[in-house]
Amino acid sequence: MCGMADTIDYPQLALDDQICLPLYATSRAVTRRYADLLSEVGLTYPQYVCLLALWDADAPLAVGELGARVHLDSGTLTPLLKRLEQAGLVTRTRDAADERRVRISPTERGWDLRAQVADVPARLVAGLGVTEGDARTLRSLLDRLLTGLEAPAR
Amino acid sequence: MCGMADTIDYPQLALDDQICLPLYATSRAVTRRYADLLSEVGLTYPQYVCLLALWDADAPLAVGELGARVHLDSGTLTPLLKRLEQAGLVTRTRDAADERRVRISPTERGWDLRAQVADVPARLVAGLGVTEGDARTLRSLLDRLLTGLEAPAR
DNA sequence: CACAAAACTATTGCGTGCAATTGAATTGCG
DNA sequence: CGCAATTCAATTGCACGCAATAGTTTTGTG
Repeated sequence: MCGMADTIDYPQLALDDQICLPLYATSRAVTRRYADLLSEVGLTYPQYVCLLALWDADAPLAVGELGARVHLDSGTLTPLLKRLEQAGLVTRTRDAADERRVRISPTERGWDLRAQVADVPARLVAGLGVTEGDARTLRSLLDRLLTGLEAPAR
Repeated sequence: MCGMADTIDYPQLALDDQICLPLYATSRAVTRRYADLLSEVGLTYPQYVCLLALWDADAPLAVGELGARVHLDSGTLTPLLKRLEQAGLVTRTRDAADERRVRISPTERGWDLRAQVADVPARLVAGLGVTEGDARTLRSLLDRLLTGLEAPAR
């Protein structure tokens, strides 16, 4: 009636068949759960991820190097890092050897934070009923997807 | 040296061991890829997801019902739906039987759009090297995760 | 050395996400 | 019926994401 087609006519657009929606919803649900745990130390989830990368690095990372590790660009990172700087958790310093670069280093308080969030991953996973094997499977699928998605789009 | 602990001391915080990051990065990569395809018809990815839900529904959805399907709340949906209304793709009407509710219906142009995006899911998956089985596994894992995450946090 | 191309971070503008709050409409209970 | 509790959408405020652009600095080439 009225000429409008049923979903039957577009099975590929049925909401329940989309993979993108569970991926999108789950990712945001994880971020929300992290936000609960991280609010205790005043961090957002993207800020936490950046600190993980900085803690991991052997030397102070440039903005672009950090971005490659966390898959974010300078448009997102610059203001985020300024907020971390305001919070006294990192320093931003022009690289003397290459004045285009800005190197990010955790401050002493930034390093100290690591102990305070050490239990966050375990607390997040607790009660989710995800086994170690599930986690490996999921990681493997996501890594493959991500690689394909970040390759130049033909 | 300097008293700062190595990542070795916090293995659970090693960036490469986090599942949250691939999940987060992959979800955004999918959204970006959709954005490329949807820009042709002037839609953002969340707008597209909302239209999928509206197209799927048997009757005009209230904002809250739509939100339950796409996992978004009124704080996000109200402005998004106003933009879809401005674009002439949906109407927003107070429910006469319950004036608290606002019912969302695609306009004729909103229904027409369905044909224009019919090939989007296939174009997105093309070349990603993900099999039907992979997709099922991924969906199953994500659904379980999402259920656990949206359950009240103990 | 000169200078165009490339690399790199910062800025702008817009659209989410989401917690918290507000305000109106409805429900449920005495 | 009366009215407090609940439901619902809208608003506010803040932090992303990201495309596009701008502005420096460096690199590569003649």
